[in-house]
Amino acid sequence: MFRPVESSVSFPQLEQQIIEFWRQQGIYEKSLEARAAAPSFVFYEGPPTANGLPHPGHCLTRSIKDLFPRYRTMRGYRCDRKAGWDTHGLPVEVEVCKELGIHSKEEIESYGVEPFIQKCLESVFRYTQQWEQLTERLGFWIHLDEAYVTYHQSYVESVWWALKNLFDRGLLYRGHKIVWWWAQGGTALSSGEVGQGYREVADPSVYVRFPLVDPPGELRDTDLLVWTTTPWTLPSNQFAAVKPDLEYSVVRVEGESRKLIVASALVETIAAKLKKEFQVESTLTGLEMIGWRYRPPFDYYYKKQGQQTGRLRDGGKQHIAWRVVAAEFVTIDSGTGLVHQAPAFGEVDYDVLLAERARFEDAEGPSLICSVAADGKFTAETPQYQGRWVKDCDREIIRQLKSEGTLFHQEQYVHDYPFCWRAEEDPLIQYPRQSWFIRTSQFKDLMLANNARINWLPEHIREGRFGNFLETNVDWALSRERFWGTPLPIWVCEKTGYMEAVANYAELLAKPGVGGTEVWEAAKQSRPDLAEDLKIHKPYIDAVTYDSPKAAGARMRRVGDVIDCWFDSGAMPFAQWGYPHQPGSRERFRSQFPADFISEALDQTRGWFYSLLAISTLLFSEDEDQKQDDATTPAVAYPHPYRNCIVLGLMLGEDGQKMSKSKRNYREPTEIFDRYGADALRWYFFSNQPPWTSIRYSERAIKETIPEFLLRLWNVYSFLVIYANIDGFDPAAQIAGQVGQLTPDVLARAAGYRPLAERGELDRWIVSELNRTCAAAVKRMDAYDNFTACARLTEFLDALSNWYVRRSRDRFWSGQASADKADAYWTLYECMLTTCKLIAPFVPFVAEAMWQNMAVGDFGDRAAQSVHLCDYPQGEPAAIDETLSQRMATVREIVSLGRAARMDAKLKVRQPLARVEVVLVDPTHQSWLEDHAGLIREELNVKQVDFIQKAEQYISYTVLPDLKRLGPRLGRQLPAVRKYLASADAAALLAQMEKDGQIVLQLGGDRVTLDGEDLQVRLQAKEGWSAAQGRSSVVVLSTELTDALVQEGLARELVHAIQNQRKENNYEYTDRIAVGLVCDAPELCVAFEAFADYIRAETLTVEFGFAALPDAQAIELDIAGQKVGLYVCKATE
RNA sequence: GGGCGCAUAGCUCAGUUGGUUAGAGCGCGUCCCUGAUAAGGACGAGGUCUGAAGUUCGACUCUUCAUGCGCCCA
Repeated sequence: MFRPVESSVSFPQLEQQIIEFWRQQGIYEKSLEARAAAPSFVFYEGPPTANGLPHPGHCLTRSIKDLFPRYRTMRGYRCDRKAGWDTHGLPVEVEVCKELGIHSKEEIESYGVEPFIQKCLESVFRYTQQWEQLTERLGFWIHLDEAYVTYHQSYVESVWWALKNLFDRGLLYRGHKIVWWWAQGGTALSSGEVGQGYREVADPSVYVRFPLVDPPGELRDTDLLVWTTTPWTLPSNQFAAVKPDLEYSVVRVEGESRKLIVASALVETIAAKLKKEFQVESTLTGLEMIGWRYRPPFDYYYKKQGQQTGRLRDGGKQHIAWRVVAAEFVTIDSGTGLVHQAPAFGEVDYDVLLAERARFEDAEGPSLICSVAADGKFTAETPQYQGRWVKDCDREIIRQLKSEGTLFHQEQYVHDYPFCWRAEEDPLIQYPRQSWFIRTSQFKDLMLANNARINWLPEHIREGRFGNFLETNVDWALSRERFWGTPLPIWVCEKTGYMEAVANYAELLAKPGVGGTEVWEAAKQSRPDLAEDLKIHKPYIDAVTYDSPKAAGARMRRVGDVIDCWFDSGAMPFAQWGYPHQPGSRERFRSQFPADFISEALDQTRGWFYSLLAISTLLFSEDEDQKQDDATTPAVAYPHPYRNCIVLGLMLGEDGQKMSKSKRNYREPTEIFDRYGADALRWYFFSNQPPWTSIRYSERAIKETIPEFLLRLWNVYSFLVIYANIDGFDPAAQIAGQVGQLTPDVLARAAGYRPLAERGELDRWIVSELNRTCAAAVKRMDAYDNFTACARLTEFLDALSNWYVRRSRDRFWSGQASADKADAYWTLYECMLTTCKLIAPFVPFVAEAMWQNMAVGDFGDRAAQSVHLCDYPQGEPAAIDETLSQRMATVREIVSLGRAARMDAKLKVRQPLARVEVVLVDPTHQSWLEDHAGLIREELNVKQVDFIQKAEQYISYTVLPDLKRLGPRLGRQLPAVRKYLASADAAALLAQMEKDGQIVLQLGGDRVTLDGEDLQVRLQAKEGWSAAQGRSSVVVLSTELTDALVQEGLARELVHAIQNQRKENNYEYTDRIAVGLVCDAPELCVAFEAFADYIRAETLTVEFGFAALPDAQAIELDIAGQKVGLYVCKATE
């Protein structure tokens, strides 16, 4: 016996019970144990940060991350799923600062680095509980209690190991990085923060003369005209940039003695600004100007270095600075076409400096000029402005330019400029900071080669967004001047500058003369609850110093920086195991590398997807030049560290806008779970669109999932259970011993179970559909295509519910036990058991609930304890009957066409009709269809079905060319053939084809021979018949009605009315009733009289008469336009 | 400003190497069923496939440009 199924199911409630069951029985663990010896399917969890609440986008990611491991587990792989948490980084610090009400680094330092990072640690796990609840509620099976955590000492040491490897190979170096700098706060801002702070402001806009030095004769007394909106950067000028292929003009300005050079395209614009006449004397290209020297507006540096030259790599010498250089970024959108370059205060300017420096021999080229200190104030190198905030000096600088005659023009310029989002009055400046870099650009080709082997879904990521990003790879700016992160493990000799990297804490402690650990020990003593892991964090680690091997008495001190937290997460393939320092980590790493599958959203392309690939390529590359292949850095064939990557689309809110808490344009996941359940959400994610399309989160669509799929499935399940219990269909009583996964061969052991071949066609058909669906699901899911797999599952459910069950109803209702009835039960039972397994990875809760009742509920512990411990059904080729599938599809189409014809003729299905005629395009299945006419008769309520072919009275033929065949063969002739066939007598052509097997067309000068395969015949219903045409057939309705048919139709109308009344009166199904009719129309009376037996039988009427019943209310009916009074009450006996 | 992607029914979305009639669900309309029943089902209306040009015998599909939207980077 099965447990009765509640008529109105609450999926959320059901899911809670299943979660409890999984937890208590350790089903996830059992699913892993069952695959202990199986080949592994490697999954990497991209670690989320738990310092914010999870939102619907995380649900999508976690659903996809659950789906494929579940699926692969059922397919026979062992898929360990280790959770992870990303814990470091600026976002964490920002959260803590908010909480403390402080902003700047200075404030953090005065608050105390020690309590600050302790706060960070607390903050990191603020929402862990919510994340863990969501993970479990969503049915995401992953080992949360074994999660890797990026701040843990073991994890940090793995990162250190990797960094030491890079350092020792010369791939870690120190350089400058131009950052958006909040000078007052002493902090660099991330691009996201900068983006938040743009405001429209008016800045001074100055046009400055750079007089040429030693120009060619005709350009004596000529100045470059340069434009800038940051006058304070002019003292740090190093170059003037032009675009080589741009045309420039030498112009003479009315009333001035010196000439100017500006971009030709801007001459008029600038002239208009000054309301002066400009006269063009000559033109030249940017290319010609390259190398020309000029005198900068301030001589703080020029005075010392102006004449300095350096040796070039190509030979020869050149002045190191104050020259015209080429730059592609120069535009004529604004300014003069000549761009002032202050490399210290502009990222592109800095690139120009690097490019220039690269042309010189080492240490011969230009160094960075920076007249501003980190606090945003001028240094002693610009004594005139020393100690003053740069922006405050703009006015004075302009005045000085004016007095020296180098200011050409000045105005206000309104543009967007970034301000600090935390201190709105503080404008940001671009500023150079010393930074550590990884030489990733040296590995560009290897990264591209690695990338080329990765299976990206969607595919365009490989060549597109990700490929392009790799193509333009620049060295990874690794270090951060922050507090809460993995400390950069490099110690520097305070005297000589000698540096070395340290791979772990033990190695550090073994250094000669090590000291400073007492800082941590003291902290630990005063707060014994401090996590041990903190000891390798700032500030404790900074206190640890040791003797320099290079200078007696000097100490090695750690550089102050921490690293980019993307390096942390990108190191997870090995760091999650504490590789290589933890015992056993080498084996774990080797067995779990590379990953078969990872998935995150599109925004991770340059984040995690990149950091994983870059670190892995740098460490584990097998290219000859880079090969290391030692004990800890094995050379591994591409791709690594991931083979398949689903790049999820971004999720938008209900209104198509970015999801935002304040806009409230989405429903919280927890509410979705409570209202509709996790399966509804999951099915919505999996079945609604391919995962990489950007998806608009829609509560309505999630809700609709329930009736569309879950409830429909539930109804079939409930149908089976109801009738199985009524009829005493009890599989457990018929099968002895262990039954395990209840596969078909186990079911076959049942006494009442007949082999498929002996069962009826409908049974064979649905089993064929079931196995086809299994095969398709496996094929699609192996290709990571959950969307199409879901479509196939939905299709099967439709066939099962709307055709198999509907067509089999009376088999389940029939009173006596029979072999056919048993077939119906076994068939539906098998379908439902297999469906449970098919849907288990997608909607694990519903699948489990049904399995628990249909399998475990009946068999107890003789059956597999959970559907998730079963193998995924692959589909049995022997059970698939393609012909039968096609035939049944044709029947379903004919029925559908018949209904369309009925609607068209306004003949409702209640009205029986004499016959339909079905004209088939293709007679292949005709005799089979004839044998199944009964099915069509019932569905269409007709007395007879005829299949015919020659039916010119109802239809006309159209002969069409098979374009796919003929297109490549005929090419240009095709339109003529089409035209000919369209106008030809199709019947005659077909007759000829039948006779000769081919048709020869004379088209102009060409002869074209067509055989039967080249033509397709289409049928068209002729006007005047109630007919409907489909692809395979035309269905013609005989609309002629005999008296008997009309009477039967009327009787069915009455039955319909009586049944409605039964329901209205809340009678039990078995209640017998009395019916009285008051009816004036003789034709109705005759009809009811004639079909009285039918009416009695259908409605369980025991007393039937033509008179009002005293105990019943009169119901007025309208049947065929006539009034009928209907009285219904329970029968007296 | 650069890169990538998207644009199909009122709404949310499919559309498999270019092929004759572009599909689904919801909503809407008409109807059916009433022993899965506070369910279920059928049928129908609704589309210049964003616009323009090109390639091709043939374009929703390929190319280019334009427009709008999104993301990433500047």
